[in-house]
Amino acid sequence: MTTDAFLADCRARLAFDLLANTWNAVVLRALRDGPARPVELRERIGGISSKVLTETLRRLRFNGLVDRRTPPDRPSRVEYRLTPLGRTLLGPLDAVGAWAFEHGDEVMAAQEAACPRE
Amino acid sequence: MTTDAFLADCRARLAFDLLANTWNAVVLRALRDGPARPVELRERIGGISSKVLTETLRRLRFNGLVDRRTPPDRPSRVEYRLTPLGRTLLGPLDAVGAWAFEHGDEVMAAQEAACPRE
DNA sequence: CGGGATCCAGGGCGATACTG
DNA sequence: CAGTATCGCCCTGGATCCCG
Repeated sequence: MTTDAFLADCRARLAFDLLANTWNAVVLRALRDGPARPVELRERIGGISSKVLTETLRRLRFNGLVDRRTPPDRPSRVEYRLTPLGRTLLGPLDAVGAWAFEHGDEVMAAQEAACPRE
Repeated sequence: MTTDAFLADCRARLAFDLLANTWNAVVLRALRDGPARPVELRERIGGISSKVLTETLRRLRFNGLVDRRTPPDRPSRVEYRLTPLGRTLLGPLDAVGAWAFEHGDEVMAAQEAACPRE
């Protein structure tokens, strides 16, 4: 493996920076089942404000992971969808999600052990 | 798959939050080859200050991913190493890194297309 | 409904300097 | 060498208001 993983200027950092925003991964996964309008995304996700969702989608678009479309006949309607590139990121994201599903309680246990409940 | 991936309060968020810090993933991968002292880590990583490295290691310890040891005979010497739990995260991290290695140029191309060089 | 404009709070990151 | 203490910047996240 020639990934040279941990160097600060390594290309792997590019992806880690992508995941360095709270909502990026969440929104990406919320788009996995197909295009969605912002209001749908907010329903699916829960707990994300309109403004933050917009910002997140903007970032994802900027990185070529998400595409924004408005039907020609319904200019007021807006849809976001994963680009082919964005779809390729779902695999690694699933790997991370699966890890959390499997080891999440261990992390939480470590946290509680670190700060004992008074 | 019952991951319920994108919900805001899903367990997957736990891992995404772990990766939501700039240096967490980098430091974890820097520890993959075995225990290391802070000065070694800084050499391996490059571009990280002593303070930020300390903070990052503190976070990783708090989440049970990293262990800190000082040899009984050399109290001044400090070593950090991955815990078994932390080691299990290397796999998903590699998946992300491999993705960057494969698609990094596409992301960069999208970025440049978004903000045309003057 | 989409999303821009503000204002604000919190925290990560960085540089520097200082203590064992 | 390890770690802490400051100080400051800037960005994200969050709430609110407003416009097309």
